[in-house]
Amino acid sequence: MASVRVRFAPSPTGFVHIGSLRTALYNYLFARRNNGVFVLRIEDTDRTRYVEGATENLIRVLNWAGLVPDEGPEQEGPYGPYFQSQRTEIYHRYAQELIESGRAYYAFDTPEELESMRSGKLPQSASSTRYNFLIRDSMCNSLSLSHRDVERMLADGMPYVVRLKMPADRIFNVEDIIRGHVEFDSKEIDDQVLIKSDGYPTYHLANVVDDHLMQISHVIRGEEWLSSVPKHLYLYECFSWQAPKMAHLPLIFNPDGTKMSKRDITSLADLPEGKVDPDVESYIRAGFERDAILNAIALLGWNPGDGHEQEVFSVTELIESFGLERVNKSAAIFDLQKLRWLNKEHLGRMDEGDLLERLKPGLAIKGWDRFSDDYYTRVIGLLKSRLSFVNDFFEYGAYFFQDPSEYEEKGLKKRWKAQSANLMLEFCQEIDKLKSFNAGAIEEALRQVAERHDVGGGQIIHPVRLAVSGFSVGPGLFDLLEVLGKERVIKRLKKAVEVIPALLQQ
RNA sequence: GCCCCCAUCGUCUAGGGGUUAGGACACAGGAUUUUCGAUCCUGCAACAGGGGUUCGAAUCCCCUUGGGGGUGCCA
Repeated sequence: MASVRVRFAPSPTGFVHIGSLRTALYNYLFARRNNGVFVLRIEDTDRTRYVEGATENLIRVLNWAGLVPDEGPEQEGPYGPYFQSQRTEIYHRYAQELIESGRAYYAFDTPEELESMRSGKLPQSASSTRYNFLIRDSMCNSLSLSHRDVERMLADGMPYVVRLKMPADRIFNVEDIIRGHVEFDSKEIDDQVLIKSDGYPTYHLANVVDDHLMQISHVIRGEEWLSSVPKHLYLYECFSWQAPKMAHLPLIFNPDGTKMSKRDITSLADLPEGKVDPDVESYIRAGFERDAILNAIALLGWNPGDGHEQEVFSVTELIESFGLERVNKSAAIFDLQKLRWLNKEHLGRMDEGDLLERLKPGLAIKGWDRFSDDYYTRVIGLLKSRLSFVNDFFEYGAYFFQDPSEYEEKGLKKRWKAQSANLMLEFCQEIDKLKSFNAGAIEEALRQVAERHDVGGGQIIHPVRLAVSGFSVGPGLFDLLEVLGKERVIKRLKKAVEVIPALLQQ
């Protein structure tokens, strides 16, 4: 089997689109699954849209996602440079070859003339509104002009582009891995510009030349490229090169079915109804886990199928089960709810030590960094299944690091009864006597007090939770108390008995 | 306009001639007499429409409708 080499070939526009990340992910997964090579190539041939820092940003996001290329701007590779803007001589060489063999030609038409042609205003252009076989002879190019005129115009430095001379009577057959057989009639295809007047190539020329030179075996990219495949196929043919296999991925949409587009918002909550943010970094900033994001987008258009109903995947598991054959044809809507759920699942499954590492910066900021790793681990054990986001830890678990400063009002009203204070005090006395302050012993003590007063356990459990944590919800009480430790529990219970009745008076 | 792609619960999807059309998110209800945002259980909910082909179509074919992409000296 020929070796697998795939590429992710984004143009640096300033931010990484969620759809681009998925394309990168699928390329990466495919490469890893097939012991192949994952190449990153920067398609920066549009100088008019150059965005400062966009490439650095792109690479940073890819690295964050763990989709680290085997070859690319940051990795040595035998097929560089990996910036198309640094490969212009190469493209010119191949464009020249096409011109010499009569498959491409110089064109001198001005933007204004092209616009007139497209709008059908040019007198001689009634036959077509696109630059193709019907009209090329009446335009200003090396096909319609005399050889001498062309030489002179070139010598005079007249701006020109190089266009591909698309044959009029061909059917191009595409065998797409995802879509199957697709046919295109060359009559529908115009004479694509290959080299722009600024000397840079268009995507079409550059991607064919580079994919060939870089020995790309499979082109995995978005569906928006499907209709330009015949142009690419024709170029491969002109050069007598073998075209790589192709797989065109379905698009990803907003919840309302519209295209995802960048807008200026400061948080995901500010998104207009039915919209979602296309910028990957927004999700990173919002606190989503890398694995959850990757898991979510992997599932947009792909599934393990056939009896496999797994939803939560690590990247390793994705690599093991990924295959292009199971990629869907139809576009998918990006679902924030599912992302949230996946984030929670990933957090819940995370190793406690790993979670602690994620938490450490936040703990430091909060000033809660003077506890032992063992203590943190126990707290994480109690809390991790309840976290939707890492940062929920600091809210849900605050009382493990500092005394509660207030008590949840609704909980107080519901749970704190007239006899609560007395029960608390008696419970204090009981646990004070305990030699081993563990969940089992604590529960036994509490049940005893409840029995003595002929009340249900809940009559003590709920007020204690409130007193000790300030919250009406949380982990199982006895585990919680054990982790907190006798001293702090008693201190907080006593304080609550003093403070709460007054609060309830108000 | 023209070309191309797509079409199963609200969403992501399984299923590719015979299924009570399965799962997941979301939503709703219940359980857990230790709460809940945790956990478990249950429920709600779909084959876009019309023609064929066939003993039998969600599945195959055609048309319509709807959605999307392309039609650039953008990628």
